[in-house]
Amino acid sequence: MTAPLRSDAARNRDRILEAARAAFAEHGLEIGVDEIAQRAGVGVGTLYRRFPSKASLVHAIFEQRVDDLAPAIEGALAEADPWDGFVGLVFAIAGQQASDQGFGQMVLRLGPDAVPGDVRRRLVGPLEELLTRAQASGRARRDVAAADLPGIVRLAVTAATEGDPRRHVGFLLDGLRAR
Amino acid sequence: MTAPLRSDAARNRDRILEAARAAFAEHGLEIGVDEIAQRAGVGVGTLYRRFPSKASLVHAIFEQRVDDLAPAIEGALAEADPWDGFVGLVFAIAGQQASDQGFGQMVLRLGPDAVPGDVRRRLVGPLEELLTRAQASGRARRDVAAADLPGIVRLAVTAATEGDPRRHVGFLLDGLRAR
Amino acid sequence: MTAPLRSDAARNRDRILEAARAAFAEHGLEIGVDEIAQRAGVGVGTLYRRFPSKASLVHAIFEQRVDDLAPAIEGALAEADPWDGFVGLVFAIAGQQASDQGFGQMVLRLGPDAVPGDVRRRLVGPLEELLTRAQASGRARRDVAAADLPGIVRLAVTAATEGDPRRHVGFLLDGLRAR
Amino acid sequence: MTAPLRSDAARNRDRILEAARAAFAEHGLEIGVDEIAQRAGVGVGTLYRRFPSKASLVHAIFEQRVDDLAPAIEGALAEADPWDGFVGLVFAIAGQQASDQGFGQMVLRLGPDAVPGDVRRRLVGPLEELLTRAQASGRARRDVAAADLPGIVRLAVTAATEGDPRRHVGFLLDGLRAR
DNA sequence: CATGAATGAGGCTTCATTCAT
DNA sequence: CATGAATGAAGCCTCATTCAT
Repeated sequence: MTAPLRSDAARNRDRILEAARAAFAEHGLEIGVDEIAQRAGVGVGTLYRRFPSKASLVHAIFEQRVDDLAPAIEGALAEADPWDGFVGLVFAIAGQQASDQGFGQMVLRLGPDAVPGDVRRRLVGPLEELLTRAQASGRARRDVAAADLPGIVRLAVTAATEGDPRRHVGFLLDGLRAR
Repeated sequence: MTAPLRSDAARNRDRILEAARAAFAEHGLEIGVDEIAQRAGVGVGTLYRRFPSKASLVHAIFEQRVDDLAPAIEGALAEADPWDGFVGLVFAIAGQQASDQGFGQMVLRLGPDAVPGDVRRRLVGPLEELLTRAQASGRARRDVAAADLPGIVRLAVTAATEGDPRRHVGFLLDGLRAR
Repeated sequence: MTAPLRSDAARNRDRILEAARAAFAEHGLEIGVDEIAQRAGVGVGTLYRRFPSKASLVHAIFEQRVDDLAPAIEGALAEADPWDGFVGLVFAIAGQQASDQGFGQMVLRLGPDAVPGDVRRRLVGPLEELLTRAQASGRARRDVAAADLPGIVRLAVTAATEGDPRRHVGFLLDGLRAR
Repeated sequence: MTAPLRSDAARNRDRILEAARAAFAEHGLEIGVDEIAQRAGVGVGTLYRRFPSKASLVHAIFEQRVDDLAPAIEGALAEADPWDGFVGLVFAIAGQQASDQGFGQMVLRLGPDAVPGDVRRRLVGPLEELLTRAQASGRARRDVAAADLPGIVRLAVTAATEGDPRRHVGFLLDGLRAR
């Protein structure tokens, strides 16, 4: 009636994303689409107009979560010591899980290949760079390959599920450190 | 107390367990009870006579899988070097997952406390002993506690999801090794 | 609070109620939810959207039936002689059962306390008033208490099951009349 | 191995009846056949050998319950005043319900005609005789017919469901008394 | 374009009854 | 003849997705 359509649509999209983020964080991916729509103050139809399936919504949230990591990524890349950067970034990724039930499920469910290449690159790319540099600097094991990184991310996220999230992630990272 | 099952009943019970094992392995825990019954060549009712709920069936399969580990457990305890035993056992546990989608889900789902104490003890108990001995022998880190073991098991199982199951488990174990 | 239903929704709701009323009337409360939905020309999901459980559907029908009695209630209260009003109302209540198997089951099942207070009051309240007045006017026994009314209603409904519904209800009412 | 077959069978039959009586009394007719068999210390198969359906078992229990009333029936018939006998017998019948959830359900479910004529006669016959005599003696209403008796029994049993079982039965009986 | 109503397959579980041991 | 295992239809309910308003 009053507002331009585009902005309306954008606002709805944001509200849905925000609601989904919160809902997934609280209840994990099992939460129903209806509840998300309701939290967003929007009909399911609207939700499905923006996201053609629940899976696509999950992907979107995942992207968003990865975006949230942008500062951590930049910080890590800027770190003087690449290994410190690597460690910091892995901890940051694991940290997401601590406050977000859904994130871990996504990482796990979105198996080795299910993640859209784009997102993967944004997250794994920097890790790869840091790893390579840390290997060059002698602090990271030489036999860890770029191909291992997605798996390591999944592990880190799982590790963050435990009582003290940092503890088990630490064990894993110690296993990647050069001796 | 548990009267021995009639031969036909026992056979069906085995077929159900076998079908469930296979079904969970292939499709994970989401697979429907009806499908399991069908694979077993049995009516749902029969399944429910032996296992009063889907959850109980899952538990039974889990126990079975743990039983399958018995030789590995014994072997590990018998190992001359406790650390080698520890490593071997963790690899064995992780190995289950490589061939069984459901196993990992169980381990993950049956959170820190949901596992029936009995089963937990059978699995975690030996690990605990090996760890303690390996710490005494100087090959395992001193700051890894018994309380970390369930989490480490979960990690190992998750790690086994990757392309080369042994690879990431190895990273983790390296992180637990004394320097 | 309860926003008015969309026209199509309202139509379906009515069809469900109508189908449920008929189904309960014919087959009693044992009839399945699926059959009701089918009779209503509606998917089960739709039914469950309006009535979150079978019990809630039963309650709704019950309320409806009580609503159907509204004219009889008013008529009874308006009667010059309160005893005549009382008798008329009890007959009217019993009359429901004559044409509706489910109604009696509801009254019976919804034991002394299971009926939502609201509905109970709408039905028993007027009876109570009439009884009190009829006792004052000397036509009703003094030793019948308000607390007896739910039981009397249940009796009347049961009585209406017989070949001639009015006949046995009449016997009961005669037992409540002052001598 | 040791005992003659016939007596074995008879003993089983009795145990089943006893178990069913108790089970129906405690839990009503909804209780499962399996539980009854178990309580009887007998397999379901055996139960079904003696009673070809759950309904037939219910009928048998019903007969038994009617048999239990034999003393009350005789006593009532022997009563000096036929009306007192009638009243006493109706109270006795209602009394069954007070201590037996299943009895009422049977009486109600075994509608006007579902009861095997034999049993009906044993219960209703005496009531009929007493009623006739009480009408002759002037204490019972003349317009109550023999055909009303099954319904009256059903009513009495329902009435016995209330808090004070005798109270509502009394109201009904008062309605049958001559003025 | 938003809404939320409608769909219906599929999920888990129960229980009277039949049948192999 | 007893046993209890097997059957499977039927019951209630959920939820991702589509479609009329």
